[in-house]
Amino acid sequence: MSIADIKGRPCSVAGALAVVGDRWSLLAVREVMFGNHRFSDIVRNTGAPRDRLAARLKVLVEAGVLERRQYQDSPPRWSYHLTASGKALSPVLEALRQWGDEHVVREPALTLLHKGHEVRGAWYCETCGERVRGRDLERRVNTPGWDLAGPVTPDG
Amino acid sequence: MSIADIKGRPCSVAGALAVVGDRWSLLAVREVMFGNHRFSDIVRNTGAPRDRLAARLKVLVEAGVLERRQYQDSPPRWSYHLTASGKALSPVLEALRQWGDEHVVREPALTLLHKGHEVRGAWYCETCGERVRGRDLERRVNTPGWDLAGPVTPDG
DNA sequence: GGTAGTTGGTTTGATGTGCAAACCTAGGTG
DNA sequence: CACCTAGGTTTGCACATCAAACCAACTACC
Repeated sequence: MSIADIKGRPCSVAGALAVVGDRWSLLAVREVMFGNHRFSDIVRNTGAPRDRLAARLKVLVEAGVLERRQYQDSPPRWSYHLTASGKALSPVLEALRQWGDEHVVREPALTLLHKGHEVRGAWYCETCGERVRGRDLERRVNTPGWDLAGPVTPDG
Repeated sequence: MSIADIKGRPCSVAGALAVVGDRWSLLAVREVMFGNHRFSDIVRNTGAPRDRLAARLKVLVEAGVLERRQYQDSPPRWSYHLTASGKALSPVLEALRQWGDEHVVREPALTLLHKGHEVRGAWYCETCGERVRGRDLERRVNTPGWDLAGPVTPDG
């Protein structure tokens, strides 16, 4: 995918959402991450309609998020596995899970344990080692013709 | 929103996606986070159709993610602002941006500066201070009738 | 050896959602 | 008086989504 295909502001968030920004993709990735690799399991655990899930899995395989492996010859059967790109979605799911726990659903349905204790993740800057807070952030727009406010008009 | 409204696995990720898991919501939140508070600005910068955006903004206001403020009396004009819940979506957007930069769009369209230097965020555990890695994580399902593999059948 | 079940989908037909473009309201501007 | 701005809503059409049925190629049971 090229940055030119993005409508509106050229932005990696929009690019990411073009791949996984629909109703079922991230839930499918969640299930594969949980170890459920087969079509019927993913259908049952996400609640997605079978045709929708089939279509989304195809897109995710084409986008390199999932990999389809044949695990049986006759009749042919396939299972779905995470690629490196799919595994890299883990922070996205974790951020969504944490936000959902705190702002949508009251009681957490899943507890994440990190080496035995409950994890509450925080975003840290690897360069300086400090916790990243909103007020310390500054955004620099690298695409010509745009700034934070929107498209720059030539006669601006 | 209650956990019972979720189809498929009861999970905060699904709850979060029920609120912001559509094509435009997160892009709208991104724009408000960038300081673009007005309807036309959000329309232009996201590329969303006006009616879709109007509908999504209404949902986001009802869900407590955005707040609608009147900034002018006649004619009445409103602007959109982040609530605490909306501000808490920042890690979700950051995770998506980083994944998009690394796995979808090659050249980052936006650079995030943290106190002057470029930030590459990493997820750390606040309890033990260590970086959270996938292999150190364990998941515990708290909802009765479900485990990682799916719904638990009574007959084992 | 016939019937039912499993698995990984595809097809079907009704319904819902998404889209671009036009329109509306209420005022301001030249 | 015509046009512009801002924040939407309406319209008409296309496409996506859904649940349920169907299908193909096996396997298991009786």
